[in-house]
Amino acid sequence: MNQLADHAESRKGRARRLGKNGDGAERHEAIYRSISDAIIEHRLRPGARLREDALAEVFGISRTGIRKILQRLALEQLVTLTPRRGASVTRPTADEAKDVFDARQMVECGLMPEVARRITEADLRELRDMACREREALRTGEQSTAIKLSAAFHERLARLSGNATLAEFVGRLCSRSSLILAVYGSPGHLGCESHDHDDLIGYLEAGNGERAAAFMSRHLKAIEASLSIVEEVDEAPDLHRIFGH
Amino acid sequence: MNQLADHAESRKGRARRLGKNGDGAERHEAIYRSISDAIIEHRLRPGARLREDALAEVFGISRTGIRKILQRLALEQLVTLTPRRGASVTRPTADEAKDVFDARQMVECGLMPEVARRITEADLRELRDMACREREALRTGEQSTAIKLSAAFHERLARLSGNATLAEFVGRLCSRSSLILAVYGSPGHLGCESHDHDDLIGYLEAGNGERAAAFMSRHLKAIEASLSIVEEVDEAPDLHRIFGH
DNA sequence: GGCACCGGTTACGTATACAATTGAAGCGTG
DNA sequence: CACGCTTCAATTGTATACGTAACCGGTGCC
Repeated sequence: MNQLADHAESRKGRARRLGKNGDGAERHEAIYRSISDAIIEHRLRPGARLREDALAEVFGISRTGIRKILQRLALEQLVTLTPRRGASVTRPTADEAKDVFDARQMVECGLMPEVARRITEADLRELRDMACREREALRTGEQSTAIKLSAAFHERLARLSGNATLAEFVGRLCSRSSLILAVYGSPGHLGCESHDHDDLIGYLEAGNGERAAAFMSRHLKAIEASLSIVEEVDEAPDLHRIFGH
Repeated sequence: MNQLADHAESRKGRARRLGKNGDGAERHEAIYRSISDAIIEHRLRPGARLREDALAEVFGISRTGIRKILQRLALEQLVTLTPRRGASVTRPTADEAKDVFDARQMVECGLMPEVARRITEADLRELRDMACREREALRTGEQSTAIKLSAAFHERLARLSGNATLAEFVGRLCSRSSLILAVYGSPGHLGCESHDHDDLIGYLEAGNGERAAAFMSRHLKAIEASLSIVEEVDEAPDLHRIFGH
């Protein structure tokens, strides 16, 4: 529950009198990113409760602002808002996991031809840089960083298609994928193989959208296949199944 | 601005003491639907301002609840939240319109094969009923109803794929499409041709997913082509361009 | 006569206070 | 000894109050 403690940085001092420096909106955005990152990087595990009071104190704003942020996270399905129980990090079901990966399959693969058509030298450089940093993070064992970079890579790729709506959608799917990995992923193995992204960049550089799409399809299938989807039965749910009824 | 008046129904009486009958959450949902419907049905036109006080009074809840709802609408891009200026119905740009229809092209067409595979007799009956009601609304000149039914038809179709994530995405795209039609649509002609949906149902009934997808593609292209996308220049933006700067 | 400055007013942003509901522990009873 | 009831604490839901920034008049000056 104190996994957010690293963000306290004694902000309570300035919290008392806020609003004179017009950083209101940016501050909210920063807090949103903090929580979002913490979830995506698995520093907040699925099921973790997010009490409004605690968050409000940690970030030095009142519950009003926190509620706004939690609501936004809920709409992106990163947190679950149970009516009188508060917020907690979403624990995706097996069905949701399948839906998310099916959706990624359709959208990300469908986007590759357009991306291959529009990609520039500068884009390629940036992608290579991201892939490189991701490999580095993997090598040095910085799991959190690697996870975030991987999601960022996929989103960046989608954004190169020029379609902001679909890019944003892919971004959300990637965030949710990170949650899915947290629940169903085998420990140690975290989704994207280290060299996969580099290979993908190669196809895009060659302008071969079809090959890129096919590779992306295999890539996503591989991630999904690496999941061990075993819906753990929580609280004696078999009573109904066991006794006829 | 009083386009919401039909929903007042003198609720102020019970507003004073709320919370004893536990309709809090459902009430919020109802208000959300009211506003959402009003936008989708073009009873609230793009650009219309949505003042928090006014909405709060009309629906008999405090601004707190209204803000929550407006925020949700903003995340679905039905309303635009300008920092110190309040909320207004989103006026989609030409670029957004293109993005939305490209996204629909990819997702809705891509979903057709799976829908054709899973569709049941009951589903077909329901779809036919919806298409019928839509035709009827068109015939009797009830534009608002027709628009909403058309969007509902497309979303329902997507939901038959079994992928909740993609279905929800399609739903949002349809809502935004409705906004786009409000801005760029030619008056009188409102998107889907009256018999198109019936034809589509025919292909699905035959289990021909490929044909259905091809037809959906033409259908969406036809809608997009019917738009008159002329980005009106709003506030003297050409001064810089006109005088060599 | 037009432009710029400037108060008043309106409406949003934030915090805080209160009400209501849920969860769990404690107690009593069958 | 176990089950159910009651009470209490914790936490969210809602409303309201206050501060502050943005619009819109008027007024004075150039």
